[in-house]
Amino acid sequence: MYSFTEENYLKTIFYLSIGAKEGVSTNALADSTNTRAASVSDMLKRLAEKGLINYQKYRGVTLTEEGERLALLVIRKHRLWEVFLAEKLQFGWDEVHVIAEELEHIRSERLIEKLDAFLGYPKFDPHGDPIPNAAGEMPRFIYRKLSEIVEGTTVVMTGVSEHSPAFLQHLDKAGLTLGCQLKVNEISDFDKSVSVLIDNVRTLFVSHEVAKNLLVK
Amino acid sequence: MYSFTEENYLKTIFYLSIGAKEGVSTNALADSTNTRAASVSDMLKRLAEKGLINYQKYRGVTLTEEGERLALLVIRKHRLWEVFLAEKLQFGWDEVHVIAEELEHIRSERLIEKLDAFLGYPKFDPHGDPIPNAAGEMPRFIYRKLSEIVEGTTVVMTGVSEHSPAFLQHLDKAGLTLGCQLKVNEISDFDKSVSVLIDNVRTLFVSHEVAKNLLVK
DNA sequence: TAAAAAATTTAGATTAATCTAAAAAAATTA
DNA sequence: TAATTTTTTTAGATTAATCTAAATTTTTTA
Ligand SMILES: [Mn+2]
Ligand SMILES: [Mn+2]
Ligand SMILES: [Mn+2]
Ligand SMILES: [Mn+2]
Repeated sequence: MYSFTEENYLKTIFYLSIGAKEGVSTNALADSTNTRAASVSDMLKRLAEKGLINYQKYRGVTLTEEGERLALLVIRKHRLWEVFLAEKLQFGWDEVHVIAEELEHIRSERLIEKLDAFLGYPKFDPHGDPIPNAAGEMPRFIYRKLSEIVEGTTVVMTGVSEHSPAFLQHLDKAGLTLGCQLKVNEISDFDKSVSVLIDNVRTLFVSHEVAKNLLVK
Repeated sequence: MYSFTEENYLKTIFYLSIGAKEGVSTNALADSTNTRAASVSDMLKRLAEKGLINYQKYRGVTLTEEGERLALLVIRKHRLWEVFLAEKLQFGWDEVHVIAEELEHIRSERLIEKLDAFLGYPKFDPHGDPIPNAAGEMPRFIYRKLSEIVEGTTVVMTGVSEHSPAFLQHLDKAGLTLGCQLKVNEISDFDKSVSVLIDNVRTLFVSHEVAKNLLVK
């Protein structure tokens, strides 16, 4: 059994590793976990001893196979609880993350498998992120950002790359929800803002800042 | 915010206080929490400083009003989660307790109020125990034990005073569930076992040991 | 490439929660 | 009531997770 803290480190290392070719740095971890570099160094020693990370002093870390499996199981729990909170308890997608941060550490395999069944084996969480399976495997979808779509193209909103409540609430106000159809009418030369036709009904201007964080396919 | 450990102490003091006229003893707490008396002494000092218990050295403890309110809020969460596990996830009543021991510490008032609504504001948990309200108030029902019912009387099974999986599984095998009607046919002079007519259909012999732990009204 | 800057680790503390062993207080018994 | 036993508290350690300050290593810059 691993502590909440250890589980959180694994998860953080997993996320910081995405798309990185080097190991994750001590400072990056200190930032993400709101601790000091010295505390991170300490913890890395312990995680390395337990065989969950590959660690050489001053070099940065990567997860071992076992470490990644565990990280993905925590992420699985996190995302399944987010689905539960959003679909069954009617929480907004801007509210589910903080609560799931606690629920993800509940240790019962049976619980999570039954929850999965109760939710109808969802494949994605409320933010469009894929849910790893019980073996700790997760499909990797490669979506484009709305900001990269050329004029005239029609796409579907499949996810967000920014999960802050402020951003999600902004999308709520704009009426942008997962699954909606977006036709890119025009991209402004001036500020790169995007004029999109939503579900063939109404037109909306989306700032470049927002467009960068909208994932589409 | 209180730690899991502190919350567990409050809950344990609450349970050990029921029906006691003296304060709860250090040793009783050490037994219930699987720690040593020295550790309990330590913790009691801290809880007293925080105004959650009334504590004088060598005297034993009682909860303050605030301590009792907090204990009941933890119990509220525990019991609501038990209902969720049993009713929504199809866990047996012998399985829900251990999982609820973890879930009861999730800190989100909104979560628990939404869970309550989702479950249809249940008044009792899967073991027949009443669920405290959001203010930390709990109705106290006084039920009798099946072992105290006189021959010829018909009663309804409303709860259990023993919550071990072994006991609950035993009741499952015997087909004894909450709400079933029990007519006491005869009490054996020899071993105090009770012959009961269940739901007017079949007769069952219940040992005194079991009868003592069945609550009825 | 040597000096300066940045990143990382080590040293030494701190805090919550626990422990064992010893001391002290309360309760029981003779 | 005095001696004995039981209960409880204190003293002093330990462990996980954290911190600040200092030392060390790596990276960048001049
Ligand atoms: Mn999340
Ligand atoms: Mn999510
Ligand atoms: Mn329970
Ligand atoms: Mn219960």
